[in-house]
Amino acid sequence: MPRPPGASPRRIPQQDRSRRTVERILDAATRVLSERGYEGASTNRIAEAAGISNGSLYQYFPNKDAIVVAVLDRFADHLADRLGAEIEAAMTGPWEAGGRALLDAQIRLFEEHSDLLRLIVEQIPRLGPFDKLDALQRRLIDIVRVYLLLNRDGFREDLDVDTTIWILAETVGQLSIKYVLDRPPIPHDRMVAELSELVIRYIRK
Amino acid sequence: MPRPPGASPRRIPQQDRSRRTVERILDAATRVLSERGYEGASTNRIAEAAGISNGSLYQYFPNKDAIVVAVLDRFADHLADRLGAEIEAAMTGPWEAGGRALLDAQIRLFEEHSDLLRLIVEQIPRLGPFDKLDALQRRLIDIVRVYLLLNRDGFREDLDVDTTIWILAETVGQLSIKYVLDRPPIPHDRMVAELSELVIRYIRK
DNA sequence: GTAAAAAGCGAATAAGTAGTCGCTTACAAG
DNA sequence: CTTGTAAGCGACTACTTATTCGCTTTTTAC
Repeated sequence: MPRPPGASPRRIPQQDRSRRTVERILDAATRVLSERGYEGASTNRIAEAAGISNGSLYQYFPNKDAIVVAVLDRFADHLADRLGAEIEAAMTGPWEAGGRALLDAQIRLFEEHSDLLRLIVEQIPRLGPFDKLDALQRRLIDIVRVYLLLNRDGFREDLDVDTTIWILAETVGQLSIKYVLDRPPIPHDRMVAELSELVIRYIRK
Repeated sequence: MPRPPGASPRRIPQQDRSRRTVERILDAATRVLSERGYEGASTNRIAEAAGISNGSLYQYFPNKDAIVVAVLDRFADHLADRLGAEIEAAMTGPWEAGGRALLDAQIRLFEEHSDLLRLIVEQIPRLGPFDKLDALQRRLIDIVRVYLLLNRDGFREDLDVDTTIWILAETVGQLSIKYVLDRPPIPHDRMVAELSELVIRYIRK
């Protein structure tokens, strides 16, 4: 009895009590999803973890997927906030240092939230495109694109911008994720250094 | 009512008829898993697709996961066969060409079986380590390791072999997978060329 | 042909699932 | 205090799932 993905919204919380309930639902859902994955996170289990009745879930969320999406949205906002600050900082100094700092910050963030990261990596395909995370990635990519276009003559001549961007973005993204989820015996700082080396060597003349 | 993962084996097929039944189960399971993913592939659906009764599934497989594992094992064997031939060929010529040919073959193989690849990427975590694929990856990695150790003086001095191996393996592996699953607008040959460039630049002086 | 073994069947079981609904409790305004 | 509304409850529904088991059919060996 699943419902259509974009199902009708429910009641909007108006009192303080209910706003706290929604918070508790999201906290509990985050916890249960992190610990037991999508399938293991039944609505009953989420309700129990939140200390409320299963029926109360459905007053604010039309279905299970809406809860998951809300959890991930909140997580994406958190990432955007934290990386946003880093982006500001990175724009002021020399680009190599800025890029490295950004990379460092991203991996550190991923390390802090590896359980949710795993959830996203595994469950994104079934939830469709994840707007907020995509937007964040586009934001980062656009910075790189501008930089590439402005400094084109410092780089390889045969460099097609879109292809290069894709390779760069996925190299950094995928390797960061793999690093955090698989925990190979490479220290954090070393990983940042190697990843920087990898991408810098790829684009320079 | 799931069962412990390493559940007791069932009857071993002895007649031709039953051996064909097992084949049909695996074929059907491959099809259903590719089309509907792990969750969508119920045992009843697999049985129906195989044209047999659900009860008959359980004569050769102790539970659903055993079927999935058997499908993936068979797939890993297929990959190992095909890549094995390429590895032989790659060992005879110059290494750059060999490496590129291997990469080309791997991406082509992935493209042929992108549905199963997606299944593996998404479901491997819940099925535990995937011995046969891991073995194949180790085989490829060992070749690279030997090459790296033999030609150490042709490469960066600060290169730690294990770290480099990890970066190389995951770069090639993850980007190939992402390329096949996301289908960015980059032609196959271009992708092979860029990926080669990326890794060659990373290790050379 | 006959009997034993192998293979196959499918209704039934037991446990879960997402989601609902009539009811009760808590709150806020007059 | 009363009354309308927001919030919360939890047993219940409709359904799906993996797995079982007593039975029938097919094959093999003699």
